[in-house]
Amino acid sequence: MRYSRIPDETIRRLPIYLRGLVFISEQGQKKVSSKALAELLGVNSWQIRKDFSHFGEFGTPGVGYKIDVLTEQIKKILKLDDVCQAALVGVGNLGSAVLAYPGFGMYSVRIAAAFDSHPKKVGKTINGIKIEDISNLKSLAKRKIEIAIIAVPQRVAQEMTDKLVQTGVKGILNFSPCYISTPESVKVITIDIAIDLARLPYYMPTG
Amino acid sequence: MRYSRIPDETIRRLPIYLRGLVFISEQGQKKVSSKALAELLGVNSWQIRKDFSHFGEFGTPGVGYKIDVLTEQIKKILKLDDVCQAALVGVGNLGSAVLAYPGFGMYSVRIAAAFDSHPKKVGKTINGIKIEDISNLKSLAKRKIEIAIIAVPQRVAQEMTDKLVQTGVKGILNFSPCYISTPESVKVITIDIAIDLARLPYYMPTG
DNA sequence: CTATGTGAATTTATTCACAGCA
DNA sequence: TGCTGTGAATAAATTCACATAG
Repeated sequence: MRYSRIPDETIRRLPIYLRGLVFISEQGQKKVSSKALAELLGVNSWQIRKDFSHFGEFGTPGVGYKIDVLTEQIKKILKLDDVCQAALVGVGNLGSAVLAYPGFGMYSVRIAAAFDSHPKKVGKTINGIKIEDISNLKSLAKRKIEIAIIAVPQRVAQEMTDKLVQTGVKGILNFSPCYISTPESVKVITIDIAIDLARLPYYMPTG
Repeated sequence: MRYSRIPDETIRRLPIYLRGLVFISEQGQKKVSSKALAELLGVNSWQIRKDFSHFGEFGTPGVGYKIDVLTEQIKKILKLDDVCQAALVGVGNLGSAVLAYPGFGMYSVRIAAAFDSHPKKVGKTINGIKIEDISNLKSLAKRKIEIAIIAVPQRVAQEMTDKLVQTGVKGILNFSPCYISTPESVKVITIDIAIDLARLPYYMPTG
Protein backbone atom coordinates (compact mmCIF):
# COMPACT_ATOMS: atom_id res chain seq x y z
CA MET A 1 0.00 0.00 0.00
CA ARG A 2 2.34 2.69 -1.28
CA TYR A 3 2.01 6.33 -0.29
CA SER A 4 -1.25 6.11 1.58
CA ARG A 5 -1.80 8.76 4.22
CA ILE A 6 0.75 8.15 6.94
CA PRO A 7 -0.84 7.64 10.38
CA ASP A 8 0.09 10.17 13.06
CA GLU A 9 1.30 7.40 15.30
CA THR A 10 3.74 6.32 12.62
CA ILE A 11 5.02 9.88 12.29
CA ARG A 12 5.50 9.97 16.05
CA ARG A 13 7.68 6.85 15.86
CA LEU A 14 9.79 7.81 12.85
CA PRO A 15 12.19 10.02 14.83
CA ILE A 16 12.78 7.10 17.20
CA TYR A 17 13.67 4.86 14.28
CA LEU A 18 15.93 7.57 12.96
CA ARG A 19 17.77 7.72 16.26
CA GLY A 20 18.25 3.97 16.19
CA LEU A 21 19.50 4.01 12.61
CA VAL A 22 22.05 6.72 13.40
CA PHE A 23 23.25 4.70 16.37
CA ILE A 24 23.69 1.53 14.35
CA SER A 25 25.33 3.40 11.54
CA GLU A 26 27.88 4.89 13.95
CA GLN A 27 28.90 1.36 14.82
CA GLY A 28 29.88 0.80 11.22
CA GLN A 29 26.90 -1.26 10.13
CA LYS A 30 25.43 -0.83 6.66
CA LYS A 31 22.34 -3.01 6.92
CA VAL A 32 19.77 -3.74 9.59
CA SER A 33 16.75 -6.01 9.91
CA SER A 34 13.48 -4.89 11.43
CA LYS A 35 14.12 -7.42 14.20
CA ALA A 36 17.52 -5.96 15.13
CA LEU A 37 16.20 -2.40 15.08
CA ALA A 38 13.21 -3.45 17.15
CA GLU A 39 15.40 -5.00 19.82
CA LEU A 40 17.59 -1.92 20.02
CA LEU A 41 14.59 0.35 20.48
CA GLY A 42 12.37 -1.89 22.60
CA VAL A 43 9.52 -2.15 20.12
CA ASN A 44 7.99 -4.84 17.87
CA SER A 45 9.45 -5.77 14.52
CA TRP A 46 6.09 -6.00 12.78
CA GLN A 47 5.26 -2.50 13.96
CA ILE A 48 8.41 -1.22 12.30
CA ARG A 49 7.69 -3.01 9.03
CA LYS A 50 4.09 -1.79 9.01
CA ASP A 51 5.22 1.75 9.67
CA PHE A 52 7.74 1.65 6.83
CA SER A 53 5.22 0.08 4.48
CA HIS A 54 3.16 3.29 4.57
CA PHE A 55 5.71 5.17 2.53
CA GLY A 56 7.35 2.65 0.29
CA GLU A 57 9.25 -0.59 -0.10
CA PHE A 58 12.97 -0.41 0.38
CA GLY A 59 13.81 -3.50 2.32
CA THR A 60 15.29 -6.65 0.84
CA PRO A 61 13.55 -9.88 1.93
CA GLY A 62 16.04 -12.19 3.60
CA VAL A 63 18.49 -9.36 4.20
CA GLY A 64 16.97 -6.26 5.73
CA TYR A 65 17.22 -2.54 5.09
CA LYS A 66 20.13 -0.48 3.81
CA ILE A 67 20.67 2.02 6.59
CA ASP A 68 21.61 4.98 4.39
CA VAL A 69 18.60 4.56 2.10
CA LEU A 70 16.21 4.16 5.00
CA THR A 71 17.65 7.11 6.90
CA GLU A 72 17.30 9.34 3.88
CA GLN A 73 13.72 8.22 3.29
CA ILE A 74 12.65 8.91 6.86
CA LYS A 75 14.27 12.33 6.78
CA LYS A 76 12.46 13.08 3.56
CA ILE A 77 9.10 12.07 5.00
CA LEU A 78 9.69 14.17 8.11
CA LYS A 79 10.85 17.07 5.91
CA LEU A 80 14.23 17.06 7.59
CA ASP A 81 16.24 16.98 4.35
CA ASP A 82 17.42 20.58 4.72
CA VAL A 83 18.94 21.91 7.90
CA CYS A 84 16.31 23.86 9.76
CA GLN A 85 17.06 26.93 11.89
CA ALA A 86 15.38 27.35 15.26
CA ALA A 87 15.18 30.14 17.81
CA LEU A 88 15.11 29.59 21.56
CA VAL A 89 13.02 31.93 23.67
CA GLY A 90 13.76 31.87 27.41
CA VAL A 91 17.25 30.96 28.59
CA GLY A 92 16.48 29.83 32.14
CA ASN A 93 17.44 26.45 33.54
CA LEU A 94 15.48 24.47 31.01
CA GLY A 95 16.33 26.79 28.14
CA SER A 96 20.04 26.51 28.90
CA ALA A 97 19.77 22.74 28.91
CA VAL A 98 18.06 22.87 25.52
CA LEU A 99 20.80 25.14 24.20
CA ALA A 100 23.46 22.70 25.36
CA TYR A 101 21.65 19.58 24.22
CA PRO A 102 23.60 17.74 21.54
CA GLY A 103 20.66 15.75 20.21
CA PHE A 104 19.02 18.23 17.85
CA GLY A 105 21.62 17.96 15.11
CA MET A 106 20.60 14.38 14.36
CA TYR A 107 17.25 15.75 13.25
CA SER A 108 18.77 18.51 11.11
CA VAL A 109 17.72 21.24 13.50
CA ARG A 110 20.19 23.90 14.57
CA ILE A 111 19.50 26.47 17.25
CA ALA A 112 20.57 29.69 15.57
CA ALA A 113 19.34 32.33 18.00
CA ALA A 114 18.41 32.70 21.66
CA PHE A 115 16.37 35.34 23.45
CA ASP A 116 15.80 36.35 27.04
CA SER A 117 14.38 39.38 28.83
CA HIS A 118 16.77 39.33 31.78
CA PRO A 119 19.46 42.06 31.40
CA LYS A 120 22.03 39.86 33.13
CA LYS A 121 21.66 37.17 30.51
CA VAL A 122 21.46 39.33 27.40
CA GLY A 123 24.84 39.55 25.70
CA LYS A 124 26.22 36.37 27.21
CA THR A 125 27.23 33.55 24.92
CA ILE A 126 26.22 29.94 25.55
CA ASN A 127 27.37 27.19 23.22
CA GLY A 128 28.36 29.73 20.62
CA ILE A 129 24.96 31.42 20.66
CA LYS A 130 24.79 35.03 21.82
CA ILE A 131 21.69 35.77 23.87
CA GLU A 132 19.67 38.64 22.47
CA ASP A 133 17.09 40.85 24.10
CA ILE A 134 13.52 39.76 23.62
CA SER A 135 12.77 43.02 21.82
CA ASN A 136 14.86 41.65 18.97
CA LEU A 137 12.35 38.92 18.36
CA LYS A 138 10.93 40.70 15.34
CA SER A 139 14.23 40.20 13.52
CA LEU A 140 13.32 36.54 13.10
CA ALA A 141 11.21 37.31 10.07
CA LYS A 142 14.24 38.60 8.16
CA ARG A 143 16.42 35.74 9.39
CA LYS A 144 14.09 33.11 7.95
CA ILE A 145 13.75 31.26 11.22
CA GLU A 146 10.50 29.35 11.19
CA ILE A 147 10.83 27.17 14.27
CA ALA A 148 10.78 28.43 17.84
CA ILE A 149 11.44 26.65 21.08
CA ILE A 150 9.88 28.39 24.04
CA ALA A 151 10.94 27.75 27.61
CA VAL A 152 9.47 30.66 29.52
CA PRO A 153 7.27 30.90 32.62
CA GLN A 154 3.63 30.10 32.07
CA ARG A 155 2.50 33.70 32.66
CA VAL A 156 4.31 34.98 29.57
CA ALA A 157 4.01 31.90 27.34
CA GLN A 158 0.95 33.10 25.41
CA GLU A 159 2.38 36.59 25.00
CA MET A 160 5.63 35.19 23.56
CA THR A 161 3.67 32.86 21.33
CA ASP A 162 1.68 35.73 19.87
CA LYS A 163 4.86 37.65 19.15
CA LEU A 164 6.44 34.62 17.51
CA VAL A 165 3.39 34.04 15.35
CA GLN A 166 3.64 37.65 14.21
CA THR A 167 7.23 37.16 13.09
CA GLY A 168 6.09 34.32 10.84
CA VAL A 169 7.13 31.31 12.87
CA LYS A 170 5.39 28.17 11.60
CA GLY A 171 6.14 25.67 14.37
CA ILE A 172 6.64 25.91 18.13
CA LEU A 173 8.11 23.42 20.56
CA ASN A 174 6.60 24.49 23.86
CA PHE A 175 8.36 23.59 27.11
CA SER A 176 6.11 25.86 29.17
CA PRO A 177 3.61 23.84 31.19
CA CYS A 178 0.48 25.20 29.60
CA TYR A 179 -1.62 25.19 26.47
CA ILE A 180 -0.76 27.95 24.04
CA SER A 181 -3.16 29.05 21.36
CA THR A 182 -2.06 29.68 17.78
CA PRO A 183 -3.67 30.01 14.34
CA GLU A 184 -4.34 26.72 12.53
CA SER A 185 -1.29 27.33 10.36
CA VAL A 186 1.15 27.26 13.29
CA LYS A 187 1.80 23.82 14.70
CA VAL A 188 2.52 23.50 18.42
CA ILE A 189 3.99 20.51 20.22
CA THR A 190 4.07 20.79 24.00
CA ILE A 191 6.50 18.96 26.28
CA ASP A 192 5.88 19.25 30.00
CA ILE A 193 8.77 17.46 31.64
CA ALA A 194 6.77 16.87 34.82
CA ILE A 195 3.66 15.48 33.25
CA ASP A 196 5.08 12.11 32.35
CA LEU A 197 6.43 11.66 35.83
CA ALA A 198 2.86 12.05 37.08
CA ARG A 199 1.74 8.80 35.52
CA LEU A 200 4.70 6.73 36.66
CA PRO A 201 3.16 5.77 40.05
CA TYR A 202 0.05 4.51 38.25
CA TYR A 203 2.10 1.88 36.47
CA MET A 204 4.27 0.93 39.42
CA PRO A 205 3.40 -2.23 41.36
CA THR A 206 1.88 -1.45 44.77
CA GLY A 207 3.26 -2.76 48.03
CA MET B 1 -19.82 2.62 33.06
CA ARG B 2 -18.23 2.78 36.50
CA TYR B 3 -14.74 1.50 37.17
CA SER B 4 -14.10 -0.20 33.87
CA ARG B 5 -10.45 -0.58 32.94
CA ILE B 6 -9.13 2.89 32.32
CA PRO B 7 -7.63 3.32 28.83
CA ASP B 8 -3.95 4.24 28.68
CA GLU B 9 -4.75 7.31 26.66
CA THR B 10 -7.02 8.52 29.43
CA ILE B 11 -4.25 7.98 31.98
CA ARG B 12 -1.94 9.98 29.76
CA ARG B 13 -4.36 12.90 29.80
CA LEU B 14 -5.22 12.90 33.50
CA PRO B 15 -2.08 14.83 34.54
CA ILE B 16 -2.98 17.51 32.01
CA TYR B 17 -6.44 17.84 33.51
CA LEU B 18 -4.87 17.97 36.95
CA ARG B 19 -2.65 20.84 35.86
CA GLY B 20 -5.68 22.70 34.54
CA LEU B 21 -7.65 22.13 37.72
CA VAL B 22 -4.79 23.43 39.88
CA PHE B 23 -4.57 26.52 37.69
CA ILE B 24 -8.29 27.26 37.91
CA SER B 25 -8.31 26.58 41.62
CA GLU B 26 -5.49 29.10 42.14
CA GLN B 27 -7.73 31.72 40.59
CA GLY B 28 -10.25 31.14 43.36
CA GLN B 29 -12.76 29.07 41.42
CA LYS B 30 -14.58 26.20 43.11
CA LYS B 31 -16.42 24.69 40.16
CA VAL B 32 -15.64 24.11 36.52
CA SER B 33 -17.52 22.72 33.53
CA SER B 34 -15.98 20.33 31.04
CA LYS B 35 -16.34 23.08 28.45
CA ALA B 36 -14.37 25.63 30.46
CA LEU B 37 -11.63 23.12 31.27
CA ALA B 38 -11.49 22.06 27.65
CA GLU B 39 -11.00 25.61 26.46
CA LEU B 40 -8.22 26.22 28.95
CA LEU B 41 -6.37 23.09 27.88
CA GLY B 42 -7.08 23.13 24.17
CA VAL B 43 -8.99 19.85 24.04
CA ASN B 44 -12.59 18.71 23.46
CA SER B 45 -15.19 18.79 26.20
CA TRP B 46 -16.64 15.41 25.31
CA GLN B 47 -13.21 13.88 25.54
CA ILE B 48 -12.91 15.16 29.09
CA ARG B 49 -16.32 13.85 30.09
CA LYS B 50 -15.64 10.47 28.51
CA ASP B 51 -12.30 10.25 30.30
CA PHE B 52 -13.86 11.07 33.66
CA SER B 53 -16.71 8.63 33.08
CA HIS B 54 -14.24 5.73 33.22
CA PHE B 55 -13.72 6.14 36.92
CA GLY B 56 -16.95 7.50 38.32
CA GLU B 57 -19.63 10.15 38.27
CA PHE B 58 -18.92 13.28 40.21
CA GLY B 59 -20.20 16.05 38.05
CA THR B 60 -23.50 17.80 38.54
CA PRO B 61 -25.55 18.18 35.36
CA GLY B 62 -26.30 21.82 34.67
CA VAL B 63 -23.49 22.95 36.97
CA GLY B 64 -20.18 21.19 36.38
CA TYR B 65 -17.52 19.61 38.58
CA LYS B 66 -16.41 20.56 42.08
CA ILE B 67 -12.71 21.22 41.62
CA ASP B 68 -11.55 19.83 44.95
CA VAL B 69 -13.48 16.57 44.56
CA LEU B 70 -12.28 16.07 41.01
CA THR B 71 -8.67 16.89 41.86
CA GLU B 72 -8.68 14.37 44.70
CA GLN B 73 -10.21 11.69 42.49
CA ILE B 74 -7.65 12.12 39.74
CA LYS B 75 -4.80 12.02 42.25
CA LYS B 76 -6.26 8.84 43.69
CA ILE B 77 -6.46 7.18 40.28
CA LEU B 78 -2.90 8.19 39.45
CA LYS B 79 -1.76 6.99 42.91
CA LEU B 80 -0.52 10.46 43.73
CA ASP B 81 -2.31 10.69 47.07
CA ASP B 82 0.90 10.37 49.12
CA VAL B 83 3.98 12.42 48.41
CA CYS B 84 6.43 10.34 46.47
CA GLN B 85 10.23 10.63 46.81
CA ALA B 86 12.38 10.59 43.71
CA ALA B 87 16.12 10.43 43.07
CA LEU B 88 17.88 12.22 40.26
CA VAL B 89 20.83 10.52 38.61
CA GLY B 90 23.03 12.78 36.50
CA VAL B 91 23.29 16.47 37.33
CA GLY B 92 24.42 17.86 33.99
CA ASN B 93 22.60 20.58 32.10
CA LEU B 94 19.36 18.71 31.79
CA GLY B 95 19.60 17.21 35.29
CA SER B 96 20.14 20.64 36.82
CA ALA B 97 17.09 21.93 35.01
CA VAL B 98 15.05 19.02 36.35
CA LEU B 99 16.32 19.74 39.86
CA ALA B 100 15.27 23.37 39.58
CA TYR B 101 11.94 22.67 37.91
CA PRO B 102 9.03 23.81 40.07
CA GLY B 103 6.40 21.67 38.40
CA PHE B 104 6.86 18.31 40.11
CA GLY B 105 5.23 19.33 43.39
CA MET B 106 1.84 19.60 41.74
CA TYR B 107 2.03 15.88 41.11
CA SER B 108 3.10 15.05 44.66
CA VAL B 109 6.63 14.16 43.61
CA ARG B 110 9.61 15.53 45.51
CA ILE B 111 13.19 15.13 44.39
CA ALA B 112 14.87 13.95 47.57
CA ALA B 113 18.33 12.96 46.35
CA ALA B 114 20.71 13.68 43.49
CA PHE B 115 23.72 11.76 42.24
CA ASP B 116 26.60 12.46 39.90
CA SER B 117 29.96 10.89 39.18
CA HIS B 118 31.86 14.10 38.55
CA PRO B 119 34.08 15.02 41.57
CA LYS B 120 33.54 18.73 40.97
CA LYS B 121 29.80 18.36 41.36
CA VAL B 122 29.68 15.97 44.30
CA GLY B 123 29.13 17.86 47.54
CA LYS B 124 27.56 20.91 45.93
CA THR B 125 24.03 21.84 46.86
CA ILE B 126 21.41 22.75 44.25
CA ASN B 127 17.93 23.78 45.29
CA GLY B 128 18.53 22.41 48.75
CA ILE B 129 19.62 19.01 47.47
CA LYS B 130 23.19 17.93 48.16
CA ILE B 131 24.74 16.03 45.26
CA GLU B 132 26.07 12.64 46.29
CA ASP B 133 28.61 10.40 44.63
CA ILE B 134 27.19 7.77 42.36
CA SER B 135 28.66 5.06 44.59
CA ASN B 136 26.05 6.05 47.16
CA LEU B 137 23.27 4.85 44.90
CA LYS B 138 22.81 1.68 46.91
CA SER B 139 21.59 3.73 49.87
CA LEU B 140 18.34 4.30 47.99
CA ALA B 141 16.99 0.97 49.17
CA LYS B 142 17.14 2.07 52.82
CA ARG B 143 15.76 5.50 52.02
CA LYS B 144 12.61 4.06 50.45
CA ILE B 145 13.04 5.94 47.21
CA GLU B 146 11.20 4.08 44.47
CA ILE B 147 11.28 6.57 41.62
CA ALA B 148 14.41 7.58 39.72
CA ILE B 149 14.93 10.25 37.12
CA ILE B 150 17.94 9.59 34.95
CA ALA B 151 19.61 12.27 32.86
CA VAL B 152 22.97 10.73 31.99
CA PRO B 153 24.80 10.21 28.70
CA GLN B 154 23.54 7.36 26.59
CA ARG B 155 26.68 5.27 27.08
CA VAL B 156 26.04 4.86 30.84
CA ALA B 157 22.23 4.89 30.81
CA GLN B 158 21.81 1.10 30.84
CA GLU B 159 24.49 0.68 33.51
CA MET B 160 22.79 3.23 35.79
CA THR B 161 19.43 1.62 35.11
CA ASP B 162 20.72 -1.78 36.19
CA LYS B 163 22.10 -0.31 39.41
CA LEU B 164 18.82 1.45 40.12
CA VAL B 165 16.83 -1.72 39.54
CA GLN B 166 19.10 -3.47 42.04
CA THR B 167 18.32 -0.87 44.70
CA GLY B 168 14.63 -1.63 44.32
CA VAL B 169 13.50 1.30 42.23
CA LYS B 170 10.08 0.64 40.67
CA GLY B 171 9.77 3.45 38.16
CA ILE B 172 12.20 5.40 35.99
CA LEU B 173 11.74 8.63 34.11
CA ASN B 174 14.42 8.45 31.43
CA PHE B 175 15.76 11.62 29.87
CA SER B 176 18.61 9.79 28.15
CA PRO B 177 17.98 9.51 24.42
CA CYS B 178 17.89 5.73 24.25
CA TYR B 179 15.85 2.68 25.14
CA ILE B 180 16.71 1.19 28.51
CA SER B 181 15.83 -2.35 29.41
CA THR B 182 14.32 -3.28 32.78
CA PRO B 183 12.43 -6.21 34.30
CA GLU B 184 8.66 -6.22 33.72
CA SER B 185 8.14 -4.95 37.25
CA VAL B 186 10.00 -1.70 36.65
CA LYS B 187 8.11 0.84 34.55
CA VAL B 188 10.10 3.17 32.31
CA ILE B 189 8.87 6.34 30.64
CA THR B 190 11.33 7.95 28.25
CA ILE B 191 11.40 11.63 27.33
CA ASP B 192 13.76 12.65 24.56
CA ILE B 193 13.52 16.41 24.35
CA ALA B 194 14.74 16.42 20.76
CA ILE B 195 12.44 13.79 19.38
CA ASP B 196 9.31 15.90 19.37
CA LEU B 197 11.10 18.67 17.58
CA ALA B 198 11.86 16.20 14.81
CA ARG B 199 8.22 15.93 13.77
CA LEU B 200 7.49 19.63 13.84
CA PRO B 201 8.59 20.28 10.21
CA TYR B 202 6.26 17.50 9.04
CA TYR B 203 3.27 19.42 10.33
CA MET B 204 4.43 22.83 9.18
CA PRO B 205 2.95 24.26 5.98
CA THR B 206 5.44 24.21 3.10
CA GLY B 207 6.38 27.27 1.08
C1' DC C 1 -32.30 25.37 30.03
C1' DT C 2 -27.57 23.78 30.89
C1' DA C 3 -24.15 20.43 31.46
C1' DT C 4 -23.24 15.54 32.62
C1' DG C 5 -22.70 10.67 31.37
C1' DT C 6 -22.84 7.06 28.03
C1' DG C 7 -24.38 3.77 24.46
C1' DA C 8 -23.57 3.38 19.51
C1' DA C 9 -21.13 4.58 15.32
C1' DT C 10 -17.02 5.68 13.38
C1' DT C 11 -12.31 6.11 12.87
C1' DT C 12 -7.75 4.81 13.87
C1' DA C 13 -4.13 1.77 15.34
C1' DT C 14 -2.21 -2.76 16.56
C1' DT C 15 -1.49 -7.45 15.91
C1' DC C 16 -1.39 -11.55 13.40
C1' DA C 17 -0.37 -14.81 9.85
C1' DC C 18 1.52 -15.77 5.77
C1' DA C 19 2.51 -15.12 0.68
C1' DG C 20 6.46 -14.11 -1.87
C1' DC C 21 11.10 -12.61 -2.80
C1' DA C 22 16.35 -12.98 -2.30
C1' DT D 1 15.74 -20.44 4.96
C1' DG D 2 15.25 -15.53 6.59
C1' DC D 3 13.14 -11.42 6.30
C1' DT D 4 10.02 -8.16 4.02
C1' DG D 5 5.48 -6.35 2.98
C1' DT D 6 0.61 -6.51 3.55
C1' DG D 7 -4.19 -8.04 3.59
C1' DA D 8 -7.36 -9.46 7.22
C1' DA D 9 -8.68 -9.68 12.03
C1' DT D 10 -8.67 -7.62 16.27
C1' DA D 11 -8.40 -4.07 19.52
C1' DA D 12 -8.58 0.61 21.03
C1' DA D 13 -9.74 5.35 20.88
C1' DT D 14 -12.47 9.13 19.28
C1' DT D 15 -16.58 11.28 18.05
C1' DC D 16 -21.37 11.84 18.03
C1' DA D 17 -26.04 12.26 19.61
C1' DC D 18 -29.04 12.31 23.11
C1' DA D 19 -31.37 10.68 27.38
C1' DT D 20 -31.23 12.31 31.88
C1' DA D 21 -30.43 15.01 36.07
C1' DG D 22 -30.18 19.49 38.58
